[in-house]
Amino acid sequence: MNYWLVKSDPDTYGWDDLVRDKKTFWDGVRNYAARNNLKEMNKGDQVLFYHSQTDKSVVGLAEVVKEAYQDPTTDDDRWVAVDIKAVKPLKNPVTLKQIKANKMLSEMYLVRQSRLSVMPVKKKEFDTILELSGS
DNA sequence: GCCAACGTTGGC
DNA sequence: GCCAACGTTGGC
Repeated sequence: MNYWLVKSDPDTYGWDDLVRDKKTFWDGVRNYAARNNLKEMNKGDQVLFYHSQTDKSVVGLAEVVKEAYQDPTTDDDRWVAVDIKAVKPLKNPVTLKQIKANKMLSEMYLVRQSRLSVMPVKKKEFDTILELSGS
């Protein structure tokens, strides 16, 4: 079991959209580092859903339901998509501020390389975030 | 709205 | 293959 964090601009596609759709395909990644992470995802992996820009918080928990396949939005075979489904919202969103303030989470990619849109999360970090959310 | 960080592109 | 220029992202 692996843990991940995906980032989305809520104005483009946010947690509420995922809940409404039940599941979605995570496409449009055009960055090699993020793409490599997508390829590493396995069915059943847990995914933290983070809102960038306006919210800057982890708002929900999702799960990988289909592993990497050719991104349907392009013919270019360099890019892949995965399917994720909404599991549950976090009781309290965990803000970037909280994450930065937490010693356990200071090594996260989210803090160190803020532009990466798909990143691995350690189990310890994953658990810490859920703890902070009060779930 | 600004700016820093960083990835990508293209000329050499 | 290197590096400058440029575009995009995201935090503030």
